[in-house]
Formats: sequence, structure tokens, C-alpha cells
Amino acid sequence: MGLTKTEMFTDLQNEIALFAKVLGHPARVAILQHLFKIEGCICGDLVDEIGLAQPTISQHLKELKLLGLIKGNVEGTSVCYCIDKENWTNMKRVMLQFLDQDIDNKNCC
Amino acid sequence: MGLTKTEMFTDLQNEIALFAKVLGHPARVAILQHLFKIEGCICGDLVDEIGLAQPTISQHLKELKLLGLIKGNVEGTSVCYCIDKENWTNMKRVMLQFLDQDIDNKNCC
DNA sequence: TTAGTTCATTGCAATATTACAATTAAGTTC
DNA sequence: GAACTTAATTGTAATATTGCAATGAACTAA
Repeated sequence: MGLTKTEMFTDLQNEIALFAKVLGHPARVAILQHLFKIEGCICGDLVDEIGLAQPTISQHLKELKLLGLIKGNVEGTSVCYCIDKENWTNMKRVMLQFLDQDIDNKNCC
Repeated sequence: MGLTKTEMFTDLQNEIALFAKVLGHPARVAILQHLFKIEGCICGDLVDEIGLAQPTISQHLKELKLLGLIKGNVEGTSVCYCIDKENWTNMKRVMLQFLDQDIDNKNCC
């Protein structure tokens, strides 16, 4: 069906999955890496940098913005995108708490 | 098109995206959390625990297994699934390196 | 005002994902 | 063997995602 049954899961499980999902495309990973590298960015740069068409980049930026990981300020004809530091840190905290589990494997395998 | 153009991205970017993608569904997050909690598991438990149908759970387990995050041992009629510690640690390392970036935001916003 | 620039939006096609009923496969128990 | 249990596989339907051409919106420059 392509439709995730979010109502069966906890808020935290859904939150983790949403964050992970938006990171689950190499173009969005590349965009974020680039924004970290240059600390502030114009979308035109990204189209050249990444190699996908402008509408495609624009759409990926939209998804990142929707989750709050980046924010954009209009500046003349351009739009300046950058990492939303506070939301990034929050996302990082949620993901680290999930990822940084350790296990004994004493019962199995 | 639904088809990711992986060839435009680095191996690392694709690897990060693949790991993130498999974590991008709450059922798989829930499965992993459960495996961590009980340290060794039978799939039947998961169907009851999570509430999706058996084939759906089986399919999610398959994806987790494909990425190597879990492994399954046949044990009689049941299959014992558990976290693949080594691969989990590797995934964690890759993701932490990506997530744990800091930024100054001195140029923008 | 006209032309140019930059980015968002719309519309569409192709592929991917999610979910499950039905079935199969492989083992156990009697 | 027959009946039962557990989990994988197959087939199918519905929705989501990805990508881009075409277009639109907003600003700038001449």
C-alpha cells in the first residue's frame, strides 16, 4: 500500500523514522554535507555541486526544510540556505540516543 | 521516477543514505528497539509485539538482514533474530561521523 | 518596461515502498 | 504418515518517492 501505519508506533519511533527517512537519500546527505562545509549556501551552487536538475534539488531542500534541518532566507534574487543549528542538534540527540545502544548477545546467536 | 541516481554520489554518501533509509520506518525502529531490549528474539513475538501482519514483519526483517543489522539463526520451527553487533557498530560509526558535525553559521542566516 | 536571474511549483512518468491474503517450505509432534 | 507450528515467499493493490520539463513568481538591471 505504500502507506506507513504510524498509529501503531510510539511518537519516538515515528520521530526517529522520520528523521532517518529524510537522511535516506544521497542527494540530501550531499546537500547537508555541503552546507556544513561552506557554512551558508545559495541554491544555484547546489545544482552545480550535486548535478541533479534544479527542480529536483528544490524538492529535496523542501523536505529538509519541512523537517527543520535547514532554513532559508531570501536575499535578493537568491535564497540562502543553511543548517538550522538548534533543530540539527535536537535531531542528533534523538538519533544518537537510538543508535548508541549496546548489546550483550548473551541469550542468542 | 522513483529511481535514485546513486552514481552521482560518493560511496560514503550512498552508504549513509542506505543506512538511514532502512532506519526510516517505525516498524524497523521498533523491531531493533525490541531486539536490543530482550537481547535475542523469535519472530512470532514480534508479530504480537508490533501488530503488523506476519508477512509484513517478515519483509521488514529481510531488509534489516540485507543491510546486515540483524542476523537470524534457525532454531527448530522458529527463527532466532538478533542484532549483528559488529555490523551495528560499523553502521553506528558511519552515522555518528555524519551526524556529529558542528557548525558556526558565521556566514549566513 | 523589457529582459534576465533565481528559485518554487505544477504536472507527469517511472520506479519504490508498504501492507496483507494466500500459499509454500520446513520443521515438530502425535 | 497426518496434523500442527512458524516463518518465508508470491502476488497484488494502494500509496510514496524520485526526477525533470515546463511554467510561474519575485526580484534585479538595463
